[in-house]
Amino acid sequence: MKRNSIETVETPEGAKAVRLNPVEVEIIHLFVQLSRALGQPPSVAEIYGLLFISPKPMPQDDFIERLNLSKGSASQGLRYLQDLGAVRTIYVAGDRRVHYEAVAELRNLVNRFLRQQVLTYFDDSQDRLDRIQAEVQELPDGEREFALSRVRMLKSWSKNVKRVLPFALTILGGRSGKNGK
Amino acid sequence: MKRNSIETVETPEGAKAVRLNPVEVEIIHLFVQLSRALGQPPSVAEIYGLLFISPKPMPQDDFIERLNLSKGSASQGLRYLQDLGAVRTIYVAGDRRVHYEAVAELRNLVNRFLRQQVLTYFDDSQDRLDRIQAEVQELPDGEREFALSRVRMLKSWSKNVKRVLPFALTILGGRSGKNGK
DNA sequence: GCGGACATTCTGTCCGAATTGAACGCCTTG
DNA sequence: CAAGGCGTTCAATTCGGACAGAATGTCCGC
Repeated sequence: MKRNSIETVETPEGAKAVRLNPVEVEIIHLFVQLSRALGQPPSVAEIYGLLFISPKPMPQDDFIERLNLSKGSASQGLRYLQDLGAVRTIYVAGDRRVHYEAVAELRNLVNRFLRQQVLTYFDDSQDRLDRIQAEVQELPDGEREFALSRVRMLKSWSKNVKRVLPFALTILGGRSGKNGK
Repeated sequence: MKRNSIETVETPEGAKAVRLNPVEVEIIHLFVQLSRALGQPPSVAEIYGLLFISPKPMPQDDFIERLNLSKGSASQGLRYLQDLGAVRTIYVAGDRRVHYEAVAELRNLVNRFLRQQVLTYFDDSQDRLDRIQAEVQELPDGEREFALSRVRMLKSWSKNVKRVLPFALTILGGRSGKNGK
């Protein structure tokens, strides 16, 4: 079955009416758009958005019901967010279901996100660049020199990025604690 | 027709052999992976990668031939890179074809990229957040307070990001010129 | 240790982004 | 001004990732 839009719910006869109020809808839109800009899946953004604007922790059922998600998406979306540290679990007395709440600290979030998406890449690339540099030696005379200069340039880029990111994060976080890792 | 892998070329009988040397292949891989991390189309990364490692400017034909791209992809990929300022055109005497070369300045590249992908989003979100804040007033008493605090938080995030990005870029660029805008 | 609630994993489906290739336009040259 | 190279645009197709939903697993009470 195709997912409904977030906005409201078709009321075939039973009149289930709205599941999200206007503010929730808008906030979720906001996160979904951000997810596009960052290349993340929309369903994850929806989940985080809803959590972010909800004063109380929420079990999977609620996401499924209110966002009209499948069990599978809810489960894997929450796992993703949890791995990212964007969400934490709360145990509610007398309820076996796991409840989730949003972790709303910009600094840590951005930190983890960059680490996972960008730094991973630059880490890998260091090794790869070394290997490439070796291969460059095999090139004929004319090409070798230029190629070498390019590889050096890439190495320096990579180093710069790794140098700047943590620094930017410090500023971003403002007066919050030390730093991760 | 399905695109061939970058590596080598099937030599059905005519034996056209390799179009890219090992170093080129590796460098292109590097850029393709980066494009994944940043959510950009691979073909664009291939084009930029090849240009980056090539000592001489190159006409569209060469991309099409060596990367085994379609005319369409080459054309729109180059346009995209040009809009981004990642590529510049060179006019070669006695050749009607436009030649391209890579612009290899990290600072400007990152700058333009962030501006286009991220800052656009945060600009829009400012207005949107104002509108949301208005809507929050409509909420019943219990929810209003929390929602308001969240909206304020988002506004502050948004402001922080816009504050930090240009700063980070300055550092990234090292001792290069003033700053874009 | 059985039954049911709650959750995760997995496979097929589907949608949208990316790419192709044909059709078109322009510019150059003979 | 005809012919052909060069490049862009656009509709149709392809392909990969996101999602649904069934199957599977786990935990708890009884």
